Amino acid sequence: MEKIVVKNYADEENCPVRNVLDRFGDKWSMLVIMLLGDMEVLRFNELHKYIDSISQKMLAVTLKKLEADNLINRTMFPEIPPRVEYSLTERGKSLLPLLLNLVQWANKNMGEITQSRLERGTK
Amino acid sequence: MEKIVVKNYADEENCPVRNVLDRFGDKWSMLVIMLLGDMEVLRFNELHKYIDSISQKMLAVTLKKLEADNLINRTMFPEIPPRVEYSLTERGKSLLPLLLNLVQWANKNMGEITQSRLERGTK
DNA sequence: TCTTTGACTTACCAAAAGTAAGTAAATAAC
DNA sequence: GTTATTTACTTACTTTTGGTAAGTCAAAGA
Repeated sequence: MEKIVVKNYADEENCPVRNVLDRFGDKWSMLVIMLLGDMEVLRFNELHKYIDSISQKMLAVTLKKLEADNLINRTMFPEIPPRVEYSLTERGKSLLPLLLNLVQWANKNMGEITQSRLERGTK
Repeated sequence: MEKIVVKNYADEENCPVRNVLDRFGDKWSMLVIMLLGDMEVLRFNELHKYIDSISQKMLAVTLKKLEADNLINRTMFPEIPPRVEYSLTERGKSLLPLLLNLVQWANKNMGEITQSRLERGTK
């Protein structure tokens, strides 16, 4: 395994890590991407049901950001009441395998991490 | 590539994704882990210099959380003024390759994403 | 005696996120 | 013909989270 050095942490403008984490490194973005990866197409309220603890407001801004980054498609049907469908773009799909690695890591390690938290403190 | 379905998004307690994202899915944790992956050992103020836009307060709480999850080691030397060194644990190191995949993805895609943001709006 | 040093805390303030109610427009129910 | 319903959001207001700047502790050096 080669060593990859990421030099410019301090440079907020140009560090790709910072730039990307500023978008995904929030409470909801990755979850939405993974959910759309599973379900392929979901409407606003369906997303809201799956991630019940997100507020409508935050779901709306999360979807807007992901759309602005062209990670998800937003398809609006001219009906009343309105219908809007969300799905991953190719770019969004290209992120999926990396996120699924994180899911596997989480599944494998969550037990021990929970253990550590209990032993070492600080909820 | 096999399809991995993550069923329990709605179940905040038991979904490993939610549990893990609740910890890393913040502005700073992943950055700290990657930085320690690069530099191996860093003191508090060194971390602060690399990630200059983090506040001391947030750096402190981020480090505490990561330590509670046993992702980083905190070694305190009984000197005055105090010296404290941080490094990745084995568990922390096991996360590194996954995060480095994200870095590579970020490097590959940041240009086009920035482009999308300009075209489609919403800074 | 006063300053410096490093790893933090603390008090106070600003920004982000949650809550709950509201909006729009057409169809369905009464 | 008035009212309720449906969906994808906004908006106003409150709470929580994070940022800022100053403070703490203890010893060594000027």
